[in-house]
Amino acid sequence: MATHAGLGRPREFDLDVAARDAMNVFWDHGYEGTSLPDLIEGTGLSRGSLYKAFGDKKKLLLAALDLYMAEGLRATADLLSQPGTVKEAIRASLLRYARLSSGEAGRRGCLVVAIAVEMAAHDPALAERAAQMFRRIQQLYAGAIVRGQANGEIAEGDEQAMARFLVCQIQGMRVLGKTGGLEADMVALVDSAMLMLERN
Amino acid sequence: MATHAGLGRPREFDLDVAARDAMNVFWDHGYEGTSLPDLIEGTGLSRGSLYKAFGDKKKLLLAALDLYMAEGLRATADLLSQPGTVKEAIRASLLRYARLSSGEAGRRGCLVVAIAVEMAAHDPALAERAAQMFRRIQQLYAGAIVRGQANGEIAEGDEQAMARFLVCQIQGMRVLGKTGGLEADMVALVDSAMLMLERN
DNA sequence: TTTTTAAGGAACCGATTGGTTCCTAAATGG
DNA sequence: CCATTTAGGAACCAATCGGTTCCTTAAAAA
Repeated sequence: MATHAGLGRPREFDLDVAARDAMNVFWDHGYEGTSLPDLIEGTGLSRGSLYKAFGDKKKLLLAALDLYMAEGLRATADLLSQPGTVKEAIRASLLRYARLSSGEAGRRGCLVVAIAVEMAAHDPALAERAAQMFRRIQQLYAGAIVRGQANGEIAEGDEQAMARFLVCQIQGMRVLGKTGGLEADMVALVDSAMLMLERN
Repeated sequence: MATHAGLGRPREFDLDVAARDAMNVFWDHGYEGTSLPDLIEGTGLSRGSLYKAFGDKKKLLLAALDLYMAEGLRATADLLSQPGTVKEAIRASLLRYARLSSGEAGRRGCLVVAIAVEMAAHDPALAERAAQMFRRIQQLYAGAIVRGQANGEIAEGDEQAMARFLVCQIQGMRVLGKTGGLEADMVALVDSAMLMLERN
């Protein structure tokens, strides 16, 4: 039960674990495609416990989304801060997305993309959440690009525009990967994108 | 009633018009998010007429998808075959996607992307349909790139890889556009992508 | 006229939807 | 002991789901 601050019977399940279980259900079936029984089966919790803990289905999605985004951002931030050249670090992080956009992982796709595509047009709060995710990834890459420009690895230019370009390429790979392509094809896309950072 | 080949009472509605109406409904609400009453309201047809004409909900989606893809391919093919330099034609077609990925149109998104993201993982037939669309767009760009390379406008290189890169960029813009960005930002992405074709 | 096909409304199917409200049992702190 | 909080099952809600079948009316070809 981990942390327990208050009075009364402590929660017998971990909120993060429950949110993660729900995340996997939403990931595989989308929001509309996920029913309450699906979530009950996925989390192992009862209807009552789920609603008491998260409020409603959409709040549960938000919790799942926050978890997903935090982990994705951490993974990219970690790879971008690896020792070695900045270009190698950027390439490594893009190759991670290439792997995530290939085969079975590619077919599963990205939860943020799925929710953005399904819900953003009708739910401003979710649209803002997705936009926030895209902005934050962009900031991570922009920071790396600035470091690369400082030591002469990366061509001069608007680092935000360059980072935005990489984010666009990543989301494109996520979409193309939904039909289950080969990792080699995705790696080729990464190589193309990396050319943008090269000195001329 | 346009064309009418057979015996008996002719159909009183146009199959293409009905498919197009259904297309708009699926476009706005996805597949799971679209109910039969939604389709009835959107097409103005009765339950019986819809099922008699298209079979079932998924076949109707396929008809709508085919219509959408045919129009999209035609629009891109037209722009790519405009007089002028090949690079200008490619840029013009990419700018069309930039426009379609901005503001209200961007928020609405792309039906192929929406269906690919929502359904591809669980429906091989729809996955293949989406993959086919991506391949065909790639072929259009590959053809233009070959022409550009022949007259020295475009740098040498694997035209399929370069075309695939453009397709990836397009799908990325479609995703980013779901949160409703500025057209200027999308145009900047087009400019970045165009650099890939420049002579070095 | 007869045959064939479609229109389109109606009614119905069993199942499920998201959501809410109870209840009793149980576990904690005061 | 007592107040508080949660667990988790149960029951229920009105609404809707995708899908099917039936019917009468109607239009066109044979």
